Amino acid sequence: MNDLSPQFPLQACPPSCHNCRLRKSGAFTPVKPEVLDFIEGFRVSTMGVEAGGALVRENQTNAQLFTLYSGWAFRYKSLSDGRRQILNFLLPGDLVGLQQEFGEVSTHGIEALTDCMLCVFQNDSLWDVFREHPRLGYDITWLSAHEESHVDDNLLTTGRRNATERVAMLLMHLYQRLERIGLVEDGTVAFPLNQQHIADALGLSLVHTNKTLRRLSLLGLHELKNGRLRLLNTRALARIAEYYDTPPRLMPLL
Amino acid sequence: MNDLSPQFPLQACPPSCHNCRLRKSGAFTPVKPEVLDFIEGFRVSTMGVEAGGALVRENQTNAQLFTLYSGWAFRYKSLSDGRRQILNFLLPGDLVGLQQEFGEVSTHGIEALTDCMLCVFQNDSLWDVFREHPRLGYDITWLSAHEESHVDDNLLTTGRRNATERVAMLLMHLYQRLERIGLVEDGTVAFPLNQQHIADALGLSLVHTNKTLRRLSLLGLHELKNGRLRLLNTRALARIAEYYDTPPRLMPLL
DNA sequence: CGGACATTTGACAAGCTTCAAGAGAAGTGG
DNA sequence: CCACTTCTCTTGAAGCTTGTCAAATGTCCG
Repeated sequence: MNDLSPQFPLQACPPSCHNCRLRKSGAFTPVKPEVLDFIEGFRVSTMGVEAGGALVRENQTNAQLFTLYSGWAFRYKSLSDGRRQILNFLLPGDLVGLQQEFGEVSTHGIEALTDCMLCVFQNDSLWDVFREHPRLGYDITWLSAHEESHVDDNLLTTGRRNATERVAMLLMHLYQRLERIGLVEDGTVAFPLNQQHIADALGLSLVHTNKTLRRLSLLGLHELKNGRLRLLNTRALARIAEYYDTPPRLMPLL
Repeated sequence: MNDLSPQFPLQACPPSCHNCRLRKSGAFTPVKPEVLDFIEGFRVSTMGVEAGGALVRENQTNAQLFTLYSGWAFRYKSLSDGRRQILNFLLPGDLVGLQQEFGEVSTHGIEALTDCMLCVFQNDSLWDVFREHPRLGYDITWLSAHEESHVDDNLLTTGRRNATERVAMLLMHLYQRLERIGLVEDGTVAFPLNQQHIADALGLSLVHTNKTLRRLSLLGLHELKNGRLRLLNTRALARIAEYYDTPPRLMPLL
C-alpha cells in the first residue's frame, strides 16, 4: 500500500476528546467538560482509512457513525453503468454516516479522498445520545440540516449553472469551507481532487471539466499546482459563480 | 383570488391532533397520547396558503416551522437572472422549514404548488422540543436525513441522467411517494405540476422537457391528463430511470 | 369573443460529450 | 540509472443532446 501523503499527514485522533485539535481551532462551538466526557464515552474507537478506501459502501447496511477528524472524503451515488455523482465533500469536523444510523441501507457511498482519521461512535446508540443529551441531538440535527444545504447548493449548481459557473462555484465553495476550519496556509489550501472528481461533482465530463478549468486558470482566476489551490481573483470567481459568502458561524462538533 | 381547486380540496387541519387525518392513514408512526398532547401544544396555529403563494421566501429570516397537512409545495433556489432549480417536492406529512429554524437566513424558497394547509409550530422553540421530548428530536432528525436523501436522489438525476431518464425518474419517484401516503385513486394520482415545474426540477429547458414527456407518453409509458398521472408501464419506467423501490417504512409525523 | 397561460412543434444554434491520442508525472523493477 | 507502466492532464475533432427562438394550438375563464 502507498505511503501517507505528506500533503495530508495522518493526524491521529488524540486519546481524549479534551485534546481534540479541531476543538482548539476555534471553528466549533465550545462544549462543557462533562458533555465532552459523554462524547468521549460515546466514541468507541478511532480508525484510519487510506486514500481511495471506502468509509461506507453503497448499499451497505448498518454502517457506523463517524466524525471526520482529518483528511477529505466525499459522498457519492452511482448508476449501474458507472456514471457517478459526487453529492458533497466532507472535511474535518463533518459528521459522517448519519443517514445509515436510522437503521436503513445506505443509499450512497462514502470514499476517502485522502488518508483519513475518523472518530468512530457507538453503533445503534444514536437514540441514547438524544435521550441523554438532547443538546447533542439538537447539534446533530443542525449538522444534518447544514449538510443538506450543501447538497442543495450542489443541486442548483448542477441543474442550472453552466460549466464555467460550476467550476468557479466549486473552487469558491471549497476554499471558503477550508478557510473556516483554518486550513488556509500562505493563501493556498490543499486540494486533493483530481479532475475526474471535479467532473463527478459538477455533472460534467472529464474533458469538458479540463477545458473549463484550463480556461479559468489562463484567465488568471486561480492556480492549481502541487496539489494546492490558490484563488487569484476571488471577486471575478464570485461574480461568475454568483457566489454569496454567508457569515461564518460556529459549528457543532460531535 | 382563485377558488380552491377541486383536485386539491382544502383539507382543514382539525383543531386537535388527535383527529389528524394523516395519522389515521397508517403511513406514519403511531405516537402516545401524551406525546400527541405535547405536539398539539407545540402547534400554535394552522394556516392556508393558496397555490403559487410563498411559504418561505428566499433570503427570508426567522421563518416558521410547519408540517404540510394537505397539498403540495416545493423547495427551490434561484439565480439572479431567473434560472430556478427545484430542490425537492413536499407532500402531506413533510416537515417544512427546519433549516431556517436554526436561526439562519433561509437560502431557499418554499412555494405552494396547490392550495396548502399547514400546521404551524411555535417559533424559536425547537430546542425546547429536543429538551422536553428527545424522541421528537430524534424524529425531526430522521425527517431531516430523509429529506436530504431526496435531494441526493435529485442531484444524481440532474447530474448524471439524460433527459429521458430524468423524466422517468420524476414520475416514478413522485408516484411512489404519493402511493405511500395513500393518495392513489383508481390507479392515478393528482399531479399539479406543469411542465415548467418539471423542467425546473430536472435541470432541463421547458421545450426539451415537453418533447421528452411527449415521447414517453407516445411510447405508452404514462398518461397525464386532467391533472392526474397514470403510470401505464411501471416496469419500463423503472428500467429507464434505474429506479429502485425501497421498502416502505413508517415515517414520523410531527 | 378576447386574454392569459400551458402545451406543442419545427428549425437552428450551441454547449457539452465522446473518441482518440499525445505529453507529463510518478512509481517500479531490472 | 533508465526503460516501462500507470495515471493524470491536455488538446483537437466530430457528433449528439439539449437549449433557444418563434409561432401555432389548445384550454380555461371572464
